[in-house]
Amino acid sequence: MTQQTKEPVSAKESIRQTRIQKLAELADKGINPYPYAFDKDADAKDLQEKYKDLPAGEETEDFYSVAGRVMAIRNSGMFIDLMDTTGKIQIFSHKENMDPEMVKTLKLVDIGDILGFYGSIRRTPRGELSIKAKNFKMLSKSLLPLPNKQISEEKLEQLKMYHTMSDTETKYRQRYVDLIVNEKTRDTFRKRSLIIQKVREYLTNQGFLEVETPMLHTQASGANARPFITHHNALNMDLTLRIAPELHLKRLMVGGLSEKIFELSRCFRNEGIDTRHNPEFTMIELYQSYVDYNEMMVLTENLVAYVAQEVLGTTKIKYGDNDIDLTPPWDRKTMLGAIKEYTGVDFGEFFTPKEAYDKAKSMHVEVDEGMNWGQIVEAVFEAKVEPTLIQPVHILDYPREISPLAKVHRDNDRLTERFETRVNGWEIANAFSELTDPIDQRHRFEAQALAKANGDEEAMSIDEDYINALEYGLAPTGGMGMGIDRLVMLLTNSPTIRDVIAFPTLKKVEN
RNA sequence: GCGCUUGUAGCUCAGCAGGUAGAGCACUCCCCUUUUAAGGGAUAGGUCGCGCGUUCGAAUCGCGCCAAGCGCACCA
Repeated sequence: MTQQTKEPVSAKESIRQTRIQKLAELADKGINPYPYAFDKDADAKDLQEKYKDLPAGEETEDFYSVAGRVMAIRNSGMFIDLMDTTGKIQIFSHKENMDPEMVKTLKLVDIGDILGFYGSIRRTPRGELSIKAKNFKMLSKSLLPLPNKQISEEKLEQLKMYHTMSDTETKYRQRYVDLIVNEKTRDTFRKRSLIIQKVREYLTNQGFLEVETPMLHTQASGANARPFITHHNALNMDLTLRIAPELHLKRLMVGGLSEKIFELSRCFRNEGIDTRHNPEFTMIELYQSYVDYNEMMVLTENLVAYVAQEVLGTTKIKYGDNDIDLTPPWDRKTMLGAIKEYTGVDFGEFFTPKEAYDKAKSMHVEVDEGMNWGQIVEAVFEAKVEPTLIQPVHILDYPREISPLAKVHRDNDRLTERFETRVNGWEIANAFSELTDPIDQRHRFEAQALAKANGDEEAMSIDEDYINALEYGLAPTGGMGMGIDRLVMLLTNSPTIRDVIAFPTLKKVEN
């Protein structure tokens, strides 16, 4: 290769060039660095388990082929740590055990390469289970350097970590590198998958039918949020990405598809981004005929407890500094009761927004003049009560004005039969005795439409077709929605939602 | 959208009363092969996020921009 003089070449690029050179050297040996398949017959974890009693220094005649990524090379290639998706196994590649040509080829191996090894099981005098390599096959040549292991003051624990990469931007933009390098990241996303699997399993076992409804809506509804707007060319019409699947799911309930349905749904809300919010997120919504919100509380608790037990083996979890006990039954407090409990003020005694507003003001809660009674109550709750709610608790009986899809409370027409479940202070579930009365639903929509006309960008508008569906008759129905990302955060002790979404939304970077 | 903080080698970081950059590991080469976060030796690697300004001189000071983190607002 011609040496281009003195243009500054980054270390990264020079490493890349070196490795591209090695591709050529491999080609000279007739080796394809990107072959089609490899016949592996063992995983690192299975071997570690199977030979856990093999004493240090012992050799066997048991041959296996393993494959994985080179994570460390020690002693000039004599010891290689190979990592597959189950774990790690050491390769012992002494030159006496391999043919000379293999030994030469081994010199072309870099950390990061994916290799297949064939050899016998032994445990080194040091006690490390190893594959005593007879030969190996290059399965994919890596051209870029991995983030390197650090020198460390923290000894033993550190020995298990090959590399580190803590730069958050790289973590999220190049998740593939984060995954290669950080066991915690791999663990989190494996748990995420398992959590979703267990949610599905629990509901399916309970007789729920999994359904799919549109993500492209002609009208955003089912929640209070601003939507993303897109355009369909052939139909020449704007569509919104769904902010919630709620109204479509209840249409299916009207149809009587099943007494129990659920959908795991990606939703999109055009709102701010922070440690608990990503513009696209995953929620589950479920509906069950002939039950009310009381049944939904039990279901919520049992579902979460089941998932925790299956995934973590316990319902007592630790999140940050908090010990959280997810064992059912969970606490229940009415919203007005909780406010009274924490502040001594009973907002149920105020019958006009003005009274509620004045009281909230005197309690130093930020409220606006235009707010209705329900909004003020909610603001007071969020300011005075919510931050203290660490253990799981269902907050019951939300004000009617802020719950346009929930049935009026059977004992108090200012309230609805709605609860939100708080864990670690976060809303993780929201559920109602679903509003099934088409006349009332129209009134609620009209109130929302009025708020929207008065500048509330997140208020709902009237969905005529949905009312039409309700007019055919919706059986008494309990419904519940749960934020899957937050559930995953909770069960994986993740401090930010970005740690549980593989590719969180980030700004595009212009080269 | 607002405020605060951060951005130096592949990674983790130091340098910042202004004098054109350092460390460890990684990389390259040599020695060493049942030695294991190996060891010994020698190299190489940087538009100091981007731009403008102040200055004889800017990684360092000022302004603007970009990106990220955290907080606030909005929301799940």
